[in-house]
Amino acid sequence: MEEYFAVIRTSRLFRGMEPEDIRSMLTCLGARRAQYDKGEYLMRAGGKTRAVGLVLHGRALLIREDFWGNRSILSGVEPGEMYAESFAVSGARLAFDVVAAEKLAVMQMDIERVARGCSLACEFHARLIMNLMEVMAEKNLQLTGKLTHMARRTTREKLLSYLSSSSRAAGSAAFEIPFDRQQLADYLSVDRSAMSTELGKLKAEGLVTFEKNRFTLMEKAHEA
Amino acid sequence: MEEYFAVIRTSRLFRGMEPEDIRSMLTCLGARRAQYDKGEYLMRAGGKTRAVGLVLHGRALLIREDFWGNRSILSGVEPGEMYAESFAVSGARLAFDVVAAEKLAVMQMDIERVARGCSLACEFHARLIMNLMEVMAEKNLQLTGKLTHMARRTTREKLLSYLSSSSRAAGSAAFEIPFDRQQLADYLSVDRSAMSTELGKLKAEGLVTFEKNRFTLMEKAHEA
DNA sequence: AAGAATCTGTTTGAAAAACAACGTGGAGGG
DNA sequence: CCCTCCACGTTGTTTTTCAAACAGATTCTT
Repeated sequence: MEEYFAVIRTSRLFRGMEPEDIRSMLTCLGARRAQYDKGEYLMRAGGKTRAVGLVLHGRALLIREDFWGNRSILSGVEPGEMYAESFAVSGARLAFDVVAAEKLAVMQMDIERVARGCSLACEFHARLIMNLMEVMAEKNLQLTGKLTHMARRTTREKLLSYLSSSSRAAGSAAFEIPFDRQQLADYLSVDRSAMSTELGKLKAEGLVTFEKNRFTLMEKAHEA
Repeated sequence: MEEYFAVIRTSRLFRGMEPEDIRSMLTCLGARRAQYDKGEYLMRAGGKTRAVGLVLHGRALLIREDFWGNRSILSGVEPGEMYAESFAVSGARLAFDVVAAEKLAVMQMDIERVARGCSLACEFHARLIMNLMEVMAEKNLQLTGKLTHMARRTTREKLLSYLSSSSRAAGSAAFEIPFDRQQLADYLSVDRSAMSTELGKLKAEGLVTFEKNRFTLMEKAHEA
């Protein structure tokens, strides 16, 4: 494990913990290492797991296959990121396969030991638990946010929802977004050109001004 | 608090704990009760909170207002359900207002004390933490599932995604869905009549058969 | 600085979805 | 048994999205 300690130390899960504390935690958690070759399956959809995984090296893919066999890649898991934690915690059946995209090293921890605290009642455990909950909470907020935009029917409404919420997050009517046009279109799940057209209309109507990634929402003065 | 103990006891957060254990936990958590009249605000969008709330009686609404003042109700919180837990855990600014829909009684617990364990290191704390994580994990899975359907561009694809995943969840090509047509349309955020038409096409193409809420996915035999 | 690649905004015809209005049949109540 | 209500499907119209292509602007490379 020592080989990838740098990854572990900088991971979201162990954030705020000292190296020596992390080392003692690892044994306390019964963390074990596993390796996979490209294309090997770590987990199968439909199965259950009690293990929280952390990618140490390489990249894992989350792949879903529908009833008719159409495959789609849900996301990639990079070093330092966790996978399958929601399934481990809830005990639900996996909704996707986890596959090694390349030579892969992971660390697995039993969710029971993460959540229950070790017999030593080590004080770092509370920190670890809080970290895990934070990760889940943040993912939750991200998903919720995205969902509120995507629930809108038209591209225009999705845009307004997204921009409005970005403005709120920035605490200002003027703000920058972390996407270029194509990425924004992908994020909102709309067509780029249609979105571009819609942005043009919004600008013409005086609801928004923008320049590259910098947007400013305008108070609707009064109707024409 | 005793007045609403039945609600607390059957809530998801305290699931699997004995009444006497719950009682000792409550003091251990520094749980406090609050009451609100209809229309009163419990929390404001943009603020922060370290408190996890649990509705004891009445109903709370999560309300979002966009930059131009358009209001929308995100959801209602019923007795026994938690609210704002993701914000309390992550420390992020609230993305919505929480308002009493009617006369409301809630219980608030400090997230630190929930996650950190009390000085007594009571053994039920691990259970509580696991329960809280389970709730978040399940919500996470729900959101992820819904998002994968909604990310599809067309009504047809949304339907296929939803049905496929329902089939997997049921472990069978035949299954029932918990929605009527209007509810399904709302869930997938599409027009009901258009969805109905699309269902008709899918049936005509032999991909799906259905009768009311009972659906069966069909192996695509061979192309015509 | 020239050239290549990328990003962005436009346009267009074709496809799809949304919308609105209506018809049907079944469930439940009087 | 009749009536009403509601879920569901159908149809025709309007609106939006999609896909492809193109040009101007910007950035990166050589």
